[in-house]
Amino acid sequence: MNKNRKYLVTAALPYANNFIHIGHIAGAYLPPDIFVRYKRLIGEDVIFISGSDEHGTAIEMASITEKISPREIIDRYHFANQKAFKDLGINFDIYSRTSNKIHHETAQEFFLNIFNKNILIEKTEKQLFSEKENRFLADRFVTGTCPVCGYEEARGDECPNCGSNLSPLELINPRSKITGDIPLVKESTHFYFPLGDFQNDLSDWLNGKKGWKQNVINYCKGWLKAGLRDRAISRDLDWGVKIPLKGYDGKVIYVWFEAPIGYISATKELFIERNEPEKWKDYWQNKDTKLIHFIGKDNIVFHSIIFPAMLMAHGDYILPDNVPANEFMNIGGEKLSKSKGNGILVKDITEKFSPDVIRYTLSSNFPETKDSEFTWKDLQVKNNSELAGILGNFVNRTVVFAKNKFDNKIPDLNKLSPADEVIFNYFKSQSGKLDELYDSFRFREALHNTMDCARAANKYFNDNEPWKSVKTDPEKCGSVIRVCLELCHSIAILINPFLPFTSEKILRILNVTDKDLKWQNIGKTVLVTGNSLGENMILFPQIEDSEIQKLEQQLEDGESVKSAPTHKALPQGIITVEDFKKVSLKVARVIECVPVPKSKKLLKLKLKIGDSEKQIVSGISEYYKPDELIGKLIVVVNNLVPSKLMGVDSDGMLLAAKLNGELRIVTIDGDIETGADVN
RNA sequence: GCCGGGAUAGCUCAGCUGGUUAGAGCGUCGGAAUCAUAAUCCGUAGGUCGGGGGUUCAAGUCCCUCUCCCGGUACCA
Repeated sequence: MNKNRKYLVTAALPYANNFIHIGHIAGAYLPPDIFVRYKRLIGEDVIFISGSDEHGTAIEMASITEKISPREIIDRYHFANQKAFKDLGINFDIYSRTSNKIHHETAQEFFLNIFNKNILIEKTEKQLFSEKENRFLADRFVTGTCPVCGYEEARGDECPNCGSNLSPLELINPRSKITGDIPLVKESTHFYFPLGDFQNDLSDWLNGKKGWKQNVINYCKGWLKAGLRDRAISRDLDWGVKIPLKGYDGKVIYVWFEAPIGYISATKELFIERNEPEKWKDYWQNKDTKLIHFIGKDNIVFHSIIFPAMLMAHGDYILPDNVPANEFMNIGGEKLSKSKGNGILVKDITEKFSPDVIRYTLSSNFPETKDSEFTWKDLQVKNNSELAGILGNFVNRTVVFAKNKFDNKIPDLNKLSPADEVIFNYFKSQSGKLDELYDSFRFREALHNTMDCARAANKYFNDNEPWKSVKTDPEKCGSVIRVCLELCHSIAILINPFLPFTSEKILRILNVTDKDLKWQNIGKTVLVTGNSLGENMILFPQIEDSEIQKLEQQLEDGESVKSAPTHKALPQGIITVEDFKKVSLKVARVIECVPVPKSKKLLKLKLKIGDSEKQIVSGISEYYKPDELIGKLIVVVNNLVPSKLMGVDSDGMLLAAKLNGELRIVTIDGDIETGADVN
């Protein structure tokens, strides 16, 4: 192993406008923590960097809507998330933040470096300018009428109704979202990063990469194939890193460009704290350092295309050695997305379960090759039958035995029996296998192999039956228990990357320090005959069904769309009566019907349903004239979530049959009161 | 609609460049043991690898097609 090699490990910078949830942890934070802990056990030089990403329109917007300063927003999430990581034992060397001065300086230096090399392109474009605020308005700060659908609250970047991509200049009657005043059109200059210029270099660089995960490679190839385009790297915004040039007041560096530089700033900050202000260069400017970015798949393009291109442009820094991106972890079949608000937040789960139980459950099901699923039931099963049953039980039965039969002291071990040799050798060979697994980022399999050691230890205990030999051959019994105690110590090393808290507890139970907590000591004897053991404790208390049921219930209540497989093993596409009953079908009479202006297919219908009236929009004007429909009795889905089509409210859907370009509306045979249920 | 990614034992997941009887953990069932948190150990059963077609001496693994699910995109009966 190359002794000079250093590792610079980063975890994605979480955006400071939300709380971290367990999907993030499984994707981008726990894997690097495990990796780093392993590397330290084998004695490698590693630093582990992350921090909050604290700039950008979303945060400035949030500060405006909540009527507090951006600083208050980012403080709230930065400190909460910092604590969340700590509670889970995710130990960054530094968890910095991009609002720090050193980051602003570093990002500006980076910008100037490539600006001075004439790499950046300047483009002047027309943009909306607010006189009242004396600044240009970023896309999201403009609101107005959508030119496509007529919706009056369209945003500058897109219309939330019809989904059209817009530019603020296209809006009819644009207004500032902040002050409401009417902006002027002025010319504004922006910088662009010519990504396309790096296409070939990136391509060559990526092609030379060995051992990258297939999903990452595929994703990059897709981008390269589509061709890389210039990307704006400045924005008209207050909240961010200022463009360090004269004449660019009110402009900041676009957050996508500035945020990843945060990895560099954070490294600088770390070594300033350590009183070695130049040492960061040993990592960022040292060809022997391996830079590894742990991220979720949504971040692949930034870490394997854009940031490397930036680093190439700058020239003084190393490029990533690997970008082991994970997929997503879902919950109950739903994506753990912060925008949907249905994730399990770290701050909530750590109140209920110990960090190692959470770490174990997530690790055993990391989304390494595809999206994976988290369930509370799974957490319970993992705790009760694996952690408690296999690992906790082995430590406990060994220590209790020593306590009861050997006065809580470590018995002697004279000569290793063949069985002792076998178990120690097994541990050693497992540790070798684990080396490969860790280095190829296969943590799930690594955990499995780690647990195999605990299984083997239990088997050793069973096979050697110390409860029998204690009566017939106390010396032999003592050596068996001694071996088991040594195995406990080895297990403390083996599980350390995954279960650091438990690892430490085992050391305390064995009454030893962490001086022998080294990878090379796996399968070796390190304890001292005659020393007393510490106080025993139950490592993993059982988790009761009732506790899990409560959490499952909460999840279901909190999220109505959760797919609850009450009837399992139904053939695909088959639904239950309950499923069907969710749909409320009603008879309705068409009382008004007009085309939606500018639309090709849409008709707006006013319906009478019992005593109420409602409006729906239907894409049937190619088949029916408005007049044909008035007075007809039709069937509508009455409990559909309301939506807007081209800016027109639609609160339901009519039923129609369609085949090969023919479309016929479902009508009622004879007369019946509107509002009647259809089933 | 289009572009990606999926669909493998009851559950959660492995299966790299195609190669002997398709794997693991947990769960099930049976047995052994009783030191231990009713925790362990051994053994058993379980899959026509989403459906259909094709290439090949040989396909879960390659090609075509269909169905369903998940992302991204799109004026959605």
